[in-house]
Amino acid sequence: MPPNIPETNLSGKAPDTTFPARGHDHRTCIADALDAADRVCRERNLRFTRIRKSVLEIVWNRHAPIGAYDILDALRAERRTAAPPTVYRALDFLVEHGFVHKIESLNAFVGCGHPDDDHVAQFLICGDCRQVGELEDPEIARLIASKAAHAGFDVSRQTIEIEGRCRNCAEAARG
Amino acid sequence: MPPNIPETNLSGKAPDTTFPARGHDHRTCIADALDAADRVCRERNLRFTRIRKSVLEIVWNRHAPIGAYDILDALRAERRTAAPPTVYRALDFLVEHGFVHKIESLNAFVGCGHPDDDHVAQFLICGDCRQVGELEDPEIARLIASKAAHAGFDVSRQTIEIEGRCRNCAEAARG
DNA sequence: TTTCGAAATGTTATAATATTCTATTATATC
DNA sequence: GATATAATAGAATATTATAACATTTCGAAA
Repeated sequence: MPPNIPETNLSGKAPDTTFPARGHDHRTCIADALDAADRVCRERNLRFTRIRKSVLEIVWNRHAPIGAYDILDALRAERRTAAPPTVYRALDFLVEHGFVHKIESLNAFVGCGHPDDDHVAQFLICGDCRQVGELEDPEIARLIASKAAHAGFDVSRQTIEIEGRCRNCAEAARG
Repeated sequence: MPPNIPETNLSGKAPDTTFPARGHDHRTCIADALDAADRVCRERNLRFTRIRKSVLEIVWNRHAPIGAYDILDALRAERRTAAPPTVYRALDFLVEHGFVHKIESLNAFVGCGHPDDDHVAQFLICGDCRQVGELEDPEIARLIASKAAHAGFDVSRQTIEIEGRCRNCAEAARG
């Protein structure tokens, strides 16, 4: 079941792109993500096949972490014979090339809005609305790399997942 | 299969407790961990039952991330009827009270050396020796909390897992 | 344009991780 | 000792992920 996305932005604060803005045009953001993936694949000579495109679309359509087997269910609407490997292979591709991130603490997947720039992401996972924001803060990545280096550790990948409550939900809770 | 722990410390550098020192006395560190858990449980009026103690001992005995079903296999040596819920219930207890951490990116568990102090841990996961070091750096935790707050996000839990290569393995690789 | 090799997909089965549910037993307190 | 609570037993099942091998598709080289 997709999360309930509120229709209007009542906060009056500066726009915050970490979480999808309230009332953002969801169809547009899906289309943008698919276009971006299509463009990046052309640039890098990657094959953006029908299955991969469908899986990416399903992930974006949920607009929150989605499990592989929920993706499978959705995929079967258009490809009746799809099986777990169908989905996992597509996800392998999408994750490898940065179109999708895996949220390890949820065993689930979310679309990435900036597949073109090479970034280290930090994920904000709201326990209320189950949506995920992407922080992408280089200071955090640098501090971690530096602290790790001080312990003699050479970093190849960072998994940063932060659970809590997003602004929208905090405001909703206060009434 | 437990990782191979080198016998001697050849580095000549200041001792680094992030990863277990080469040649550290493994039996002592298991005993220390069990003693610490026992003490903390007394202090907090928690029941450190036979199963919980056995599971904690198995986790420490591996001295690297161990999966729930590997724990189950080991546990069955002394408790033939143990089943998955036996292990998961013990792990729930041990994780809840900080005696064990779950490494989300590995779906595996490691012992915590400092169950008494309330800390936010960062894990250094060596891809070569598969051992895990615990960083426990408050600066990292603070920076993340502060950046999250700036995005209107209220943090309740941080999962920080850093993959790479530990000093010991880097030195071994250089020959 | 044919052919060939690599990449992608199909298909079946199974491995690995984790939870639900109901019943029973142990423990601490009164 | 009665009793409420926490812990454990046990069976079944849910969820997540991969292995292994066959077939098809695609693009580049001949």
